[in-house]
Amino acid sequence: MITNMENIKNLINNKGVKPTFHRIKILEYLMAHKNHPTVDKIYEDIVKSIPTISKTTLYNTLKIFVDKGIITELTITGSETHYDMKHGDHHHFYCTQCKQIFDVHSNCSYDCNMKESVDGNRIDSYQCYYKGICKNCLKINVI
Amino acid sequence: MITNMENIKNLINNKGVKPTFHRIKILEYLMAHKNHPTVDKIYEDIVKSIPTISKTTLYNTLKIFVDKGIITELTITGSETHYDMKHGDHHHFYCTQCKQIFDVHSNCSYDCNMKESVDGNRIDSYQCYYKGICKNCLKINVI
DNA sequence: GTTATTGCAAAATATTTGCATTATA
DNA sequence: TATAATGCAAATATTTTGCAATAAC
Repeated sequence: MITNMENIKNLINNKGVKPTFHRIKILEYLMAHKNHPTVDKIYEDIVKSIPTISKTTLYNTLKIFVDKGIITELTITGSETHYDMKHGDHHHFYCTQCKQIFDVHSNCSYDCNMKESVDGNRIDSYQCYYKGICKNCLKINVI
Repeated sequence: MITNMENIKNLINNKGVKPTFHRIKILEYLMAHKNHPTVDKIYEDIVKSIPTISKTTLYNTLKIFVDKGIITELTITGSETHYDMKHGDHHHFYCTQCKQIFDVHSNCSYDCNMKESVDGNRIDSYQCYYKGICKNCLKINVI
C-alpha cells in the first residue's frame, strides 16, 4: 500500500527535486488547500504543525515548485502572489469585494494548453482570470 | 479644429474625472506608449517634460484611470504593475527572458467581453496572458 | 564529510498613507 | 474661499539576498 505521503514524495522526485520533509509538507498542504492561498496564509497554517519552518523556506520551495511546473502562481491582485496546485483546466475569478479567488469552469473553447506558440512566441504557461463581484457578495449587497 | 489635447481632455471628462494638467499629460503619455510601461518607466519619461510631477500623483492618477475603466492594469510579473490603454481586444505575452510584454492578437474564440457573468459571478474585467520566450529571444538563443 | 537545504536578519522593491502645500473653479 | 489635487516623507507590505547553522545522503 502506497501512502499519500509516498505519492507526494514520488511526485516531487519525478520532477527532479529532492523530497525533503518541508517540501513534502508544503506540497501536501497545497494539495489539501486548493483555495489559492498566499505565502502568509500557507505560513500561518503550516507553522502550527511545523513550528520551526521559516518563510524563506516557503519562498524557496514555492519558487522551485513553480519552476518545475508542479504548481501555478497567480498574480491577479497586484499585491500578494497566490498559489495553486495544477489540477485540470480552469480559469479564476477574483472578487474585488471579498478578495477571494474562485475556480471557474468556463465552457469557452479557449484552451491554450493545446497551443505551443502564438505569433512565433513560445508559450510555457498561460493564465486567464476575471475580476468582478462574486455571487455571494452580489447576494449580500442586495439585502 | 479639435486638438489631440482636447480629445484627451474630453475622454477624461466623459468618465467623470476632472481633467487636470497632470492627468491629461499622463493619459497622453499612455496613448503614445502602448508598450505596457511600469510606474517607474512612466515617471522616468514624464518627469523630463514635467519636472515637478511626483510619483504619488502618478499612482493616484493611474488608480483613478483604472477605476474608471480608461486603462487596464497588467499584473503579470508579480513585481511591478504594467499599464495599458484600452485598445481593441487583445491578449498579452510576457517574455521571461527579456521581460517585455507584447500584444498578441490571438484568433481564439474566447471573448469575455461578450459575457456579463460566469457561474453567477458578475464580471467587471478579464485578462488573459501567456508566459514564455518571445520570438526575438528564441532567435538569439539559437545563435 | 561534502553538498544542499534551511533560517535569521537585513536589504531591496513597490506601493500606500498622512498631512501640509498648492492649485483650481 | 472652499474643495480637490498634488508632493513630500514616512510607513507598509512583499519578496529577495547574504551568510551562518543545520540537515541529508
